[in-house]
Amino acid sequence: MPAEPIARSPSGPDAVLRRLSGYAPLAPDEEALLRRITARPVPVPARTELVRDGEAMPRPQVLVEGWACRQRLLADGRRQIVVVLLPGDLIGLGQRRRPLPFGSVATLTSAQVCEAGPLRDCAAWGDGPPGREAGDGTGQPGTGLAAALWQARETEELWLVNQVVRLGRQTAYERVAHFLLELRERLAAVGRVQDERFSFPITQEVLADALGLSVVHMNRTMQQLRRDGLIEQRATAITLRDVPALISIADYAGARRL
Amino acid sequence: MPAEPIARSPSGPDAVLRRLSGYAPLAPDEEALLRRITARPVPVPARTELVRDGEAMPRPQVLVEGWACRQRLLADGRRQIVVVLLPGDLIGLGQRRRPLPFGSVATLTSAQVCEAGPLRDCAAWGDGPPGREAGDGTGQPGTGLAAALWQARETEELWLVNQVVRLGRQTAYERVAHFLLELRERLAAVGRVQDERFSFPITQEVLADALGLSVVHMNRTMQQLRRDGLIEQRATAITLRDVPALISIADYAGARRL
DNA sequence: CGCGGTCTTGAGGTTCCTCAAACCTGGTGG
DNA sequence: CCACCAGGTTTGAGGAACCTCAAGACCGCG
Repeated sequence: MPAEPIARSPSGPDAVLRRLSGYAPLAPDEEALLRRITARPVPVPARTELVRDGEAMPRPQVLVEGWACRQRLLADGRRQIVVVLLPGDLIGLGQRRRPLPFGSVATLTSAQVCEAGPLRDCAAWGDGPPGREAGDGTGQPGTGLAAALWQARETEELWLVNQVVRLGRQTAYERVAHFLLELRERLAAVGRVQDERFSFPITQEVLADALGLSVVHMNRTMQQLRRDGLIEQRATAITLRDVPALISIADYAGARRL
Repeated sequence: MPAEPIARSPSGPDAVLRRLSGYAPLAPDEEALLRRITARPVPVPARTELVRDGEAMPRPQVLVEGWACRQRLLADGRRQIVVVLLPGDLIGLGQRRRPLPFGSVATLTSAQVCEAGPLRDCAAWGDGPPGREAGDGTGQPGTGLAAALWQARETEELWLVNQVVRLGRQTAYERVAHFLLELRERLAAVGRVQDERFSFPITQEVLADALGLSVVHMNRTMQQLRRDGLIEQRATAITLRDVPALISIADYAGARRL
């Protein structure tokens, strides 16, 4: 289930480029590097582990198609999905000298993945053609791939913060609304939202594990959202029928307002 | 309430040095830089906002004494503490070009804080005397302040993952156990745990907001832990009476095993 | 001594969970 | 073509965890 009919929305490799160039303008050779990296995506079936939990130096990879997640398993089998990964997202860019329980990374659907080794140095050091602009006092990477990767990392942290707030202080109903809005924003950044409608290829069980709920309650909550006319689900796609209402319910502060 | 009698445990500025040098060996001039930065700590009362929510380029700071937190407030007044900050922790090292709702940073107790502007460039670029060692294929910062700052950032992400798992899939009882173990590990890294006993200067309300519980339930959960002989609380200090049991209850995987 | 902040306790309600079964759908093999 | 199966969704019923409201107890401090 390669998630999308090839003809329609932007192709996988494109997602990576779109996402990173959304953070900072890329030089031509940087774009070329990304194209080279994403040239030959490797198909991966659903439920495949891409990074083992505790791996110290995971292989850097890029998800070009399909959905994945970072998750942690408890000893008794409970699972918490820490963050959902979408096309264009980076995997395993972190580097630790000691194995730390960051959780494993696994595909949720069939997916396509590329090795992205070259990005690691770049992310770690602010390499890249535009030259470092350190010492300008701002510490702000100006442009280029390094800046984009830095920004991508910041954004990932934002997703984690969002997840904490959802799980800690929101009801099931609010959590789902908030989560859907976040997905919408992230998918829009790679051109995969049209008319508030996007692909939604995960089961309610996965959703439950992401939002800290039981499958049963997840199901009932989705029904409620449908009955309230906020969302509409058909096959493996979802439509947000009333975004302003969702934003209000979820108290959602995306990348825009604050 | 400066949290600690000055005579006893390591002094504030020391905490910063301890923590960073725990990640990577520092060059003498790097140590000197840190000492210079932490030379004149500024006292800050409890409940002071150090970073406003959405601030794009927060001033880099270092917490040398007292506790603080990153938190996000919902429109109706609910509060979620995203992560608790302890002596030696860094604040506002992130840099974003756009305001993002990362949450505000506020002190939980009276505290002492230092400006740490110089660290920003260092964190962003891997500056620092030892010279960059990019291109060695590993992408692993070898030694020095840059490496330590990178590692500190990774560790912060680990705290976020822990928080997500606690809030998403653990019971109140388990959450508290897990949280206390994390505090113990972090405080031990700056030499502030003796005989499984450490300063614990926060109210149950704060604890509740950190662990996504109501104050009342928080209280009852603490009582249960006490009755079970797992912890012992006196004034503003806490003792973990049975660490192995706590680890088992919380399914805790710290920096060591896995 | 009184006061504000924190902790504690009780009672009743809500949200969410578990267990269990039915149903629906798409795919597979006879 | 249909029976069957696996995975996913839906429903019902009862229970556990957690919440809210409200009041009382404790404690350091002015």
